[in-house]
Amino acid sequence: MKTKANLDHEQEFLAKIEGGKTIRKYSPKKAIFRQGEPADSIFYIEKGKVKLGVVSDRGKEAVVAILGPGDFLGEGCLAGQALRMSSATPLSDCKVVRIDKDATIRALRADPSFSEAFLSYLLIRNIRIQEDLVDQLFNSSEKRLARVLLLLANYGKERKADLVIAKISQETLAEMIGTTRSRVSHFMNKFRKLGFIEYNGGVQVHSSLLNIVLHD
Amino acid sequence: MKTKANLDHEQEFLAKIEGGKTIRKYSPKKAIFRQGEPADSIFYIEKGKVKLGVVSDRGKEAVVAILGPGDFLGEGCLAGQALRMSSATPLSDCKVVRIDKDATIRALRADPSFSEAFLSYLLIRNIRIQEDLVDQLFNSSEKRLARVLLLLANYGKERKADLVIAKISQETLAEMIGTTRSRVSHFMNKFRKLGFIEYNGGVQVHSSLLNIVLHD
DNA sequence: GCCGGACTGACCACTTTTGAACAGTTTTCA
DNA sequence: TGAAAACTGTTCAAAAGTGGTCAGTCCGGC
Repeated sequence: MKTKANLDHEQEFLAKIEGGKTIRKYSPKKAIFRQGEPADSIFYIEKGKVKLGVVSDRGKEAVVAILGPGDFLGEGCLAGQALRMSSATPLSDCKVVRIDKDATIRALRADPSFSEAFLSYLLIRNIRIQEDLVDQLFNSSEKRLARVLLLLANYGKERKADLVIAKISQETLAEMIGTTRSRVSHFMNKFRKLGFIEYNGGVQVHSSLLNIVLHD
Repeated sequence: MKTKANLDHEQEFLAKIEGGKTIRKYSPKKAIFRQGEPADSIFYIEKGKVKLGVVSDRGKEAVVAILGPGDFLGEGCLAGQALRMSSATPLSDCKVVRIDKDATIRALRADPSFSEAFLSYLLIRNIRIQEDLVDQLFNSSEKRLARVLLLLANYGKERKADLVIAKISQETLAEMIGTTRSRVSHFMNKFRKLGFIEYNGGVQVHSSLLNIVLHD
């Protein structure tokens, strides 16, 4: 449950952190960090969307998450990971705060309300990843595609019927749900024919797409 | 990195918690909690292995994790989840500590070293689930099976060449990697013929099984 | 010792998914 | 603006996975 108030709250903690903190801007494609690089800092997203991806040894890519304002990146290093496990690539213009690992640890100790908020963030993220895993274990690629489209459209947060998704390639969608691009293309057209989504500029998702996720 | 020292450490925190704490023992199959029940407590495993499973609306089951001593169960409620998202079923005789949600929150606030340890636990768990997700996105069921076998055998912790896995049915394995039992049966026999595993009592995993995970 | 239940190995018809191709379209940017 | 690059829609044979069945085996309890 990430409310506006919540967000302001977190940024307030950021303000308290002194030293080891820099504000950075990125344009799409300019990696924030790359898989395999040394990991000695975390990032907090203030603006924009970021894709977290992993490349397998055989060149295949998987998208682990799409993160936005209020989310953290690279927390793994706090658990002792010396190297980045994934690459973080902006999907739009981004403003992020980079915080040194040491500064983060200090802040977590010094500011109980920060550590509480961070802990709550981790719990929520945990739940989300676990849902993704369950989705992957249960559902066909068609349903998984329907699900990510709904999630990307923020279904559930805003109750507005139809929502437009920021530009995202079929390739990326395929990497998110673990299938091939031709498959995504196929289902996108099926959804379009059934009137569940529309293309005009971006992708417009109708709430009727839920039918795919819910029913067999 | 869960060392023995680390474990003792956490139990020390447990001792500090007063009120809202009960010690419980479970035998296999007697659920610790079930999906859909109200969630108002967390559990800490002192002894035994626990299977965390989710049932889909159409009766299919997926195993999200196998947890052991030092792990927590049901933390989701701390993030505001009112109901259990999964069922926790012991795989062996278990000794767990049940801690009320409120008592946990109090302890997290009162004892900085507890909150630090819990945070670090969450980070590690996060990483593990994410790895599971990536595995699922990348690999064929054959590789996924090889991977869970190695993980169940604690490969990486102990450097011993061959390790025996506690009894686990092919059904459960199938639920863990999201495939069918007949598929698991097929690969288990393939692995056996290739000398990567052996049956004697339990399953004995040779480190050579890594070949399956690594190479194509 | 023998029964019943749970687990396993094997099989197979059927479905889904892959991977690679290719032509058409849109975007990018020099 | 025009050429290159990136993206999309489609196709198709081959590969992987499904879901079901069936006979055999292991094991604990009566």
